[in-house]
Parts: sequence; C-alpha cells; structure tokens
Amino acid sequence: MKNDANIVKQTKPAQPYNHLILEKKWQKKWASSKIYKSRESAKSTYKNAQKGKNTGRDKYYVLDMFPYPSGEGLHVGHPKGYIATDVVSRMKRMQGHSVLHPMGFDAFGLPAENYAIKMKVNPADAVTKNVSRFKKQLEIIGLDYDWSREINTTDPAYYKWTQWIFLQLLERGLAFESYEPINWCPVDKTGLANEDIENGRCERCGALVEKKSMKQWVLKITDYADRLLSDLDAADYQMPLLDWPESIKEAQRNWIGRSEGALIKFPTINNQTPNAKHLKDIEVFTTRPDTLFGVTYVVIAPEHKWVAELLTHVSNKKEVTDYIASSKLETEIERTDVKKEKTGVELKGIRAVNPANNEEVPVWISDYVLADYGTGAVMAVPAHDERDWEFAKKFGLPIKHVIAPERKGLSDESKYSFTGDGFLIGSDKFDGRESNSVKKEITESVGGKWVTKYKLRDWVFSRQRYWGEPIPVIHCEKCGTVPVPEKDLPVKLPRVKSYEPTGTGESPLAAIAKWVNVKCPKCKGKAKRETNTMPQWAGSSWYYLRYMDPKNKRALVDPKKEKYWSSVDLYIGGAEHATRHLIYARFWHKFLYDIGVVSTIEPFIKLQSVGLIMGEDGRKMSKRFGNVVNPDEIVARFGADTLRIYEMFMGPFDQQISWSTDSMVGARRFIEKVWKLLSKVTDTEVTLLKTLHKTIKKVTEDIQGLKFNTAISSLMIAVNEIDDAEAITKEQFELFLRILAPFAPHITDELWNLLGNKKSIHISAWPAYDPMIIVDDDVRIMVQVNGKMRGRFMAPNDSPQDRLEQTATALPDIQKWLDGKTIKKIVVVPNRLVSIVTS
RNA sequence: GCCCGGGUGGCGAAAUUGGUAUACGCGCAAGACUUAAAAUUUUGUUGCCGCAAGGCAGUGUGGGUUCGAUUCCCACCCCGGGCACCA
Repeated sequence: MKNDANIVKQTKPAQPYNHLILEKKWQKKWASSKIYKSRESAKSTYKNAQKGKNTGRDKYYVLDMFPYPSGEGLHVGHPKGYIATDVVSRMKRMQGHSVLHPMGFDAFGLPAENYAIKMKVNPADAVTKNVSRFKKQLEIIGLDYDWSREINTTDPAYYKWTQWIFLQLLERGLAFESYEPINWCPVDKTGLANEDIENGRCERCGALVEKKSMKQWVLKITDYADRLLSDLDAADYQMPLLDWPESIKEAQRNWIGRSEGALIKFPTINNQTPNAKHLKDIEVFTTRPDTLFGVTYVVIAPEHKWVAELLTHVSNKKEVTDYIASSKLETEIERTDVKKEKTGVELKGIRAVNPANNEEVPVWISDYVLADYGTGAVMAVPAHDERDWEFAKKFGLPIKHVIAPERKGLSDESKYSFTGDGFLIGSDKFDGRESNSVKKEITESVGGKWVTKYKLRDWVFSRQRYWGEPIPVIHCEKCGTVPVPEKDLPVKLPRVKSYEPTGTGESPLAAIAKWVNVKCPKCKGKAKRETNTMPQWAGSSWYYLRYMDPKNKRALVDPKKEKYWSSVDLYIGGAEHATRHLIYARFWHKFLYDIGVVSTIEPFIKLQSVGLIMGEDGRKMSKRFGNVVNPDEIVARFGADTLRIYEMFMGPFDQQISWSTDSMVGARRFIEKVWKLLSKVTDTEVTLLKTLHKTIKKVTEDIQGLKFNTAISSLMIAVNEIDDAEAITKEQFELFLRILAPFAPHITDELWNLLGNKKSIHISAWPAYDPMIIVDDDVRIMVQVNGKMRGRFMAPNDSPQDRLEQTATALPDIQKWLDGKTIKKIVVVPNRLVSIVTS
C-alpha cells in the first residue's frame, strides 16, 4: 500500500546506504572547506562581552576535558563526551553562535612517562606517536574540532606559560619551599599531593603512601579555600551561579571541608616542681567549645614540634620517644584507619590547665590526632566525642558529662558518648544554656578565638620525575632561590637518555650537569637549576585559556593590560576529576583573575560529567579484562553516525552504562530508515508539520539540557511517523535533517546535498518551531472515578470546565460507575482530566 | 559514621515536575517474504483472571497527605559515588 508508485513521486532513485564511502567523503569536504574553523578569539570574546549586558551571548565555548594520549589508544567509552560536545557545538553553530570547540592533549605526567619507560622509548617520541594515533581515531568519528587550535601541554611554547604562571605565584608568595613531611609513593618514586591519594594509596599505582621529609615546592591553595567553597554557590554580577552537578559541588565541599570552631589556649605546667612552673601554651582547635568544662585531658599529635619542646620536662622520655618513632613508621592508611585501636602515651610530669575552671588535666600524645589539621592538638572530651571516649576507656581516663540531651539532665547514664546538641550541666555559670548558643560566649570567656578551618591542604607541587614542566627556579649559593627571569622562559626540558626515577628524592634531571649548572641570574655566580618538575595537573589547570587564542601564540598577559580571557560555557568530562583537576583549575583561574589576566571569577560556567561506558561484562574497559571495544572497528562496521546515535541514545548522559554491540542495530536501523525517507520526498503536501515542529521543540530543548537520549527518541518517533505517512515535502524533510544533523552529521549532509543544497547542512540555520503549529486542536480528556481511570474522550482545546464535566458524566463508561451513587465532588484540570468523587 | 545521587517490564530506559505508568530502543513470540537462513516487514509483548469485553494488582519495603502519588512527607531496605580518627 505505502509503496504505491502512483502516490509517491520519487525525486531520487533509492541507492544503498554505504557509510564507508559517504563518511570519508564528508570528512574530507569538511576539512577542505574549513567550515568548523572558529572565528572566536579571546579578544572577540572580550569585545562581545563589552558590547552589552548579554555577556558572551554571541560566543559559545564548549570544551572537552582533553585526554592524555595513552599508548593504548581510544576505546569506545572515550568518545562519549566528545560526541556530546560535538552535538551541542553543531547545534550552537547552526543557531548562529560563534562557536569555539577545540581539542588538545595533556601529555605530561606519570601515565605518559610510565608508558614510555615500559616501552623503552623516550616519552617525547611516545607522545608524538600516541597523539597522531588519537587524532586519527577522533577524525573518523566526524567531530567538528577546530584543529588549527590544537594544543599540547608538552610543547615548550605552551609550557612557557605554565612556568610563567608559576612565577606569578612565586612572586606573590603563593608558591613556597617547604621541608614538611609529605606523601611519597615508593613505586612511582615521587612526592604526591593530597589529591593524588585515594584511601592512603597512590591514585596512579595503588602503592601504599609513605611520609617523607624533603624539600618541596608547595602552592598555597589554602589561601583560596574560602573562595573555592563559597563561589560554588555564589552568583556574581558578571557570572551566573555555577551550573554544575550537585554531586560534584558536594564532592568539592567535602574536600575543602570547612568548619568553624574555637582556638583555645591550655597553659602547661611542670607539676613535679613545687610551684608548678609555667611551660608553654598548648593551643587546641575545637568545634565544641561548649564542652570545655568536660575536658579531662589534652592530646598532641606525636610528631608535633610542641612535643619535642616539652620533652625535657617529661619524666618518661624513653617511652615517649619510642612512641613517636613507632608512629612515624606507620603508613598513612594504618594511621588513619577509623577502626584502629587507640594508642598513646602520657607526657608524665606535665599537666595542662583548663582555662575554664583551672583544672589540671594530663597531657597525652596519640596518633589519632593529626599534626596538620587545626593546631595539631585537641582538648579531649570523652563524654561528648566518640574518639575521646574510646581513648579514655582504654587508658582509664576520667569522663565528665557536661551536655545533657534534655533540659532535665542526663537521660542515659553515661553508657556512650553523647555527641549531639543539648543543655549544659556542670559548666558553672553556663549551666542550663543550650549548647549551640553558648559556643562563642564560652570561647570569649577564656580568651579564645573563633576561627574557620579547612581540610584542604596546600598543593605539593614538586615531582621527582622527568616528564613534566621544569620548575623555573635557580638555586644560587649566594642569592638563594632565584626565579628564572621571564625573558628566559621557557625553561626547556632537556632531552635525555636516562629518565627513570632515581628514588633518591631527586629528579633524573639532577644528573644532567650541563643542564643543572647555570649562572645565577642575579649575581652571575655559580648556581643550579631546580630539578624537580611540575605535577601532571599543572598544564591542565589553565589550558582552556590557551585555546582562546586563534594562533596559539599570544602571551597570556595582554600587552594592553586588558583582561579579556574568559570562561568556558560548557565543560564536559569525567566525574573523577571533581577534587583534582576541577579544584586546581578553579584555583589557578581565581589567581589569574586576581592578577588581572582573566575577566571572570570561575573557569567553567556549566559542567556536566560523562557517565563511564563499561565493558559488556560490566567491568571497566581495560586490556587487563580483555573487554575493550575499539571505536575504529565499530565505525568500520556500523558507521560513525550509528556509533554517535548509539552512544547518545544508550541512556542518560551522566549515567554509567555497559556497552552492548548487539544493541547497536537499533541505531543502525534508525539511520537506514532516515536514508530511505529520501524516496518519500514529493511535492504533495501532507500533514507532518505538527509532528516536525513538536520534534524541533523537543530536540532543541533536549540538546540544550544535555538530554540526548530523549532527543533521539523524539527523532525516532518523527521518523516513524514520516515513514507511516505517504510522503514528505522537500522543505519538511529539510527541517527534519537539520535537527538530526548534530547527531548524524555525515548522512544528513549527504541527504541535504542530494536534495539540491550546495552548502553544508552544518552551516545552515537551525530551524525554529512555530508555537501556533504545535498547539493541538483537540485534546484527550481523562475521566477518573474515585481516583481510578474509567474513561476518556476528545474535546476541543481549552474547553470550558462545565462543558468537560457534562461530557464526562454523560459517558456510558462513566455512567456505569456512577450508577446508584451520588456525586460528592468533581475536580477538573483544564485540557487534561475530570475527576469524579462519589459517595 | 556523615554528605550527595539513585531503585520503574526479560534488558537500556521514558513520564509535560501531582494528572492515561512503561514512550523510544533492544530482546522475545507469532505471521508475511524466502527452497532455507539472514535482512526486511506486520502484529503482539508489566503480571494475574478471562474466548472476549473487561476486571484486579502494579514504579525497592511499610505508612501518610491528596479527588488523584513513580513524583510530596515520615520510617526502613538495597545499589552507586564523595568524605572520613579533620576534633
């Protein structure tokens, strides 16, 4: 019936769909016609922003987290995010935005270096090779990147500016040398930042992390802790509230870990001498100063310098030093294990004085107190803190209740520590007060200070590895640490034969005398270069700015002192970067804002995380499991358009999902159906307009909202309806092709071309829907009786309520249920339902 | 332990944010085409009862609010993620 040749006047003979020929053809055409070349530049972005209140409305900067080019190449999961940005970027371009959609490579760092060591090649050569492989793999997917802006973090012209930013940090005291013990990975043989550790293990290799004291460069990210936290929720005059997934915001909040509390000084005395000589003050940090009267002892972290200072007054020196030594041997994971039994030693001969009631309490050292949080010492209130409770129980220390859950007094007689809020008891003049309301008052009464503390630690920035940006600093015997003058940047990483980590705490660069020994820039005397390199995250902390320069050459600082570098409008990548890359990049961006280089306070306005694609077996895709699916093979077999449709249709974009090659047939059938629609194009007017306009609305909104799966579903519905119809006009088919184009760029450009269009569909205008066409003339009204669906009928749009009531109650299907009952109430929802309640 | 998500057919998932639960796709079953298979195509596909019309149940579990709850509230159970001896 539907193939009746008398009705369908074909414009073109049907030809078989050959994705291999067709996709290659269009990829070549796009490249030669340069339709994806971005006109956007940092400068034009800035100028656009200056034009009016519609800041950056014209430009649209959509960015993928750039990959590090591993030797294994891409698997089918990697392109998911890239396809998503591609879909958005294509729609935005068609909507008339000046789109910036670039790609580059994050090629410094441990993964690249370890791969090179394993394969026994120089990392620089491995990177070059891997990058070209990655690019080939990306090209066949038909992504609209502007490759003229490609960047590579290992390019000296690039890392010159990574080094430049370091120098700016140094100049402002935000980069400094530290000798504090840091986390050390014994396998990768390098120091690590707090962010590089997962459950006490090296995030890269899984080795147990050790503590090691050594000279380190550290960035003072903690100076930005408050802004990194508050700007997650702050809208600014020039910047909307960050449109980020709540889970990532929350992960950052947890990571930054703000808490408010009191600093309180406990004087210590030597209680062996007759007149109790005052030794020094131990300052503690507590979030519960309301429990101050319940303090029964004080604990200091064993490695704290105060312990060493007090040691001469301690009568059990040996015991104490033994404990300090043994706690040093513990790994981070042993020490911070929640379930670990408490250990500790009392500093005998010393007492601390509770400033609230002048009570003398013992002083202990224990590794349950962390040296690098708060002040490294705590006041212990076993009655109201679970850790202190456990410790007190184990060592038989007194427990004193000072908070009662209810006003009347203790409800449960001290069987456990009560950590909730309540009413003060045994607290002198504060008795009866509500615990929460009295914190600041108690703090003041003992001369304490109300402060804010963060869990965020400063960023350990040195790596004792070869493959990273050299830290641009020179150590002079006379002048000390001297920054490399800006004119001498970049400090190039020398090409070497041996680049394996030494494990000595020095980087392999230290062995290259020719490179290390330099003249001091200040006094021209003998000096040595800093041989540590920057961590993997350095280059990626500002790379999005580099893309904004069309020629990739402009200095990061504008000669005219104009700050025009801006933000990314949409940023897509893995959620695993929540507390690493995304914190570091925000930190650097804010710093660059402070020194006048960027014009915005946040780097990424909208962020979306990609859900991982797992192997068919549900495990992470990995060579190890043999479950890796290669995109090249999928593209060869099914076509890039099919791969794109499939990956976008699999499920909600941010959700983790297992790959299924079998399920790809659905996407392929859809593409083939679209291909066959060409034979339905005719002059005859048919009633598809409403369907098409509804689909335009849905697809436009869904792409905007990154709901690609439902966008494709509505495209499928449209195809099915067009297929069921007898024909479609050229104009209507063109409407459809244009909203499909972002998802399936090759086949749509081919069909667009076959319909007689000369220019690419991807630079055609995105269709607008007509709200008048979308409105339904008749709507379906449901009828409920006592909350159950009992019937339905059609009525003109916007029918009056009484009219709907009448029709509904008169329906035979409904009469049946009303028989013998009286109507108590009728609820009418316009254009939707009539709900009847009977007795 | 604390904090974020989430739990819907055989499977991946939809649901205008309080208004027809299961759209779209996969799979499966039956039919058509075929010597046959693949491909294609048609029909069906939440469960139970029924020849059917239809009825009853049904969105992790148990309660509640409402004419009406996948959606809101309370309690609990599972799954994923973040933080965690952070005082």
